[in-house]
Amino acid sequence: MANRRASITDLAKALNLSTSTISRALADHNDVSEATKKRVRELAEELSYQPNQLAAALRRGRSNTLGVLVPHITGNFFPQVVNGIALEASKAGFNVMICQSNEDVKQERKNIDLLMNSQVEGILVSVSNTTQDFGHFDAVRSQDVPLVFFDRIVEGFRGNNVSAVMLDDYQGAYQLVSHLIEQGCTRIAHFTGPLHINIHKNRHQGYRDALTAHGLEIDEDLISVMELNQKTGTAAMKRMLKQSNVPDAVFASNDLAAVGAMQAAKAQGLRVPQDMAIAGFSNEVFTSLTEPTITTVDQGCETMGISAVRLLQKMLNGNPDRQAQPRNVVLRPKLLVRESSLRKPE
Amino acid sequence: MANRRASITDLAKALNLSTSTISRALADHNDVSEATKKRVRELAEELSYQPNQLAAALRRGRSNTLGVLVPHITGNFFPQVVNGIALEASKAGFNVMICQSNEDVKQERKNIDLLMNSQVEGILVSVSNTTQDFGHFDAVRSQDVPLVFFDRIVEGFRGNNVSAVMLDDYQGAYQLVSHLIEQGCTRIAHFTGPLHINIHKNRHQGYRDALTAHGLEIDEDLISVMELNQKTGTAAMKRMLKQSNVPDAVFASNDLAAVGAMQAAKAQGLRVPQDMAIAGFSNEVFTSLTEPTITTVDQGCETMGISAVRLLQKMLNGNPDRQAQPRNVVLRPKLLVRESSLRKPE
DNA sequence: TTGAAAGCGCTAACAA
DNA sequence: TTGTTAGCGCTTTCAA
Repeated sequence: MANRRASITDLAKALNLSTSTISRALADHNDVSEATKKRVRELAEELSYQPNQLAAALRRGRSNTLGVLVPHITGNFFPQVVNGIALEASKAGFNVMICQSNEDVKQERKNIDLLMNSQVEGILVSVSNTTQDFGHFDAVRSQDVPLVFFDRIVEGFRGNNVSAVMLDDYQGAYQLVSHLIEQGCTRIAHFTGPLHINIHKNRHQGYRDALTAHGLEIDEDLISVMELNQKTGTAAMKRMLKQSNVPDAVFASNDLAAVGAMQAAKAQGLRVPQDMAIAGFSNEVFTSLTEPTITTVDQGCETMGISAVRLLQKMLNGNPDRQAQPRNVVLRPKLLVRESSLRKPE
Repeated sequence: MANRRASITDLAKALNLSTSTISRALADHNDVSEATKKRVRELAEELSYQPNQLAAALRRGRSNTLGVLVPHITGNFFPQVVNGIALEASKAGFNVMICQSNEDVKQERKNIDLLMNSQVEGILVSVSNTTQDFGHFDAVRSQDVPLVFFDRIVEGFRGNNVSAVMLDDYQGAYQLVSHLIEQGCTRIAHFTGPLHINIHKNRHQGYRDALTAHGLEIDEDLISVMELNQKTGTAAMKRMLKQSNVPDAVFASNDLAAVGAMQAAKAQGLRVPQDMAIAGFSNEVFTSLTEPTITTVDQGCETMGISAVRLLQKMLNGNPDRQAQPRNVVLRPKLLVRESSLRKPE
């Protein structure tokens, strides 16, 4: 039973060779004879030898591992980004260690410690909502471990080895609202989340600027700030339908609120999109399952993960143009026009 | 800049103490004077000392890490299970290393190797669809690393240190179909995935047995085997509505197909649930966003993750009753009755 | 209460 | 082409 794992030393003893020869043979160095390599490989196979990465990493001073820290590993957005990260990291020969903060600063701090202790060669992080103090990132920065913030970035946190990748929420909203205007909507309501949150602030600004750019007035009565979910979306829609100035479209800053709004509109007998166009943001799975399907903005989650890793690679030791200031990347989201906003044939 | 990470040796030199004393002080051993501990801790803080887990793990022969291998880290199900795993593992003081196979045996094999090389103390795995050969798990078993299969298990793969946790799909389906019958449905169609896949086989059997138990005949014309998604659900529903024996309910083996079926029914002017009751399986997010909301079966994903870790712990060294045969756990799913099947007031 | 010394498994100079 | 030796950073006996 308890087959102790075979080590290089075991192989060396069995074959009457030194550990260095074994090590070199396994690494396929070219200063080992083919004959020896063959013997080593065969025995390794037979004993189902597994190299001990811990030892190798310790010796090399390189763990070959990247750390990822996200608020959640559930939901739609983060798993997809992490997927992108895992994909790109694996291409570059890195393993990935994934942690979640559960939107809790304490957890976040603990996880950063964990990642640092695990000697990761770089860290990709999307900060928790509740994070106000960023001291734990100082440790990362001061030890010169490359750090990439994605999606939820820490404004003003600069450093030699700090980059960021984010989404151009402003552009996404701008495009979306422009599309609604082109469809003939003139009284476009906006359901937004708390405006101190970046993504909502930016989407909101995109909304305002798109209206202005197309010569439409901004009607503050058509703007509603709330915690965005299905219930609040429904409630806000109901409220607006009682106003004197009823909207002919709703742009909700997330898809859940859009669904809620759509359901309320339909419940009042309005046709979507003819009487009321609806649009959301994020391209959640369910937006293509509702009736009608919901126009939204795709965030290219995977692309974000990929970009983040590439940014990180630029900062890693051994990169020739490492001197160059690490760049920040802003990704363009993609408008997805679906039934809920399409009044005119395309 | 490049603040080399402080090591115990550094602390020892700076304080004129031996590395062993430092190590003990940091570990809060009680054979170190409080005064010394204080000095050590303060300096450690000042130099923002981070213990090197690689070295500690190597020395101890314990990595304190569990490995998780899932087909995907996206979607609804697996992230939630992984969440449960992470939760419970963290409680027990374990870190978690997460890998995805992307439903590819090769990746799966590579990942198992990676986990073994990383000296994980146990592995939790849900096997890829395409896995036919299970040789890579032999390595795990023979090295006596505890192995827990969850959800997608390998039938007949037994071992001293192998357990499994799965869902009682049969029961879930049985309950669900019984519910439909209680609601007055008598011609219940079943949309199922390929029957060589376990979950579908079991759900299908639950369906059949529930009908029989309630004295209903099984009509093979009401059973449709397909790749389950929204499109195929729609198509199957349309087909059935043209049959002579039109169903009055549909139990789809996943939620996507249920949505598709519901949309087709509504498109034909049928009322859901009055004319056609609809039910799915898995409690995907969107099932509570459709109109009407969809009756489904919740799989208790998090619970599955938690159970898996507990099962693993039972097999770890140091467990007193480790001798006891590792158990397999079967979890009870939970019926969620929603609007799409509720004909009678509750 | 502290220190000396060994060694986890591996790699990489340097030597032969 | 192979071996010798040292050491990555840590923990842990054993001795003082």
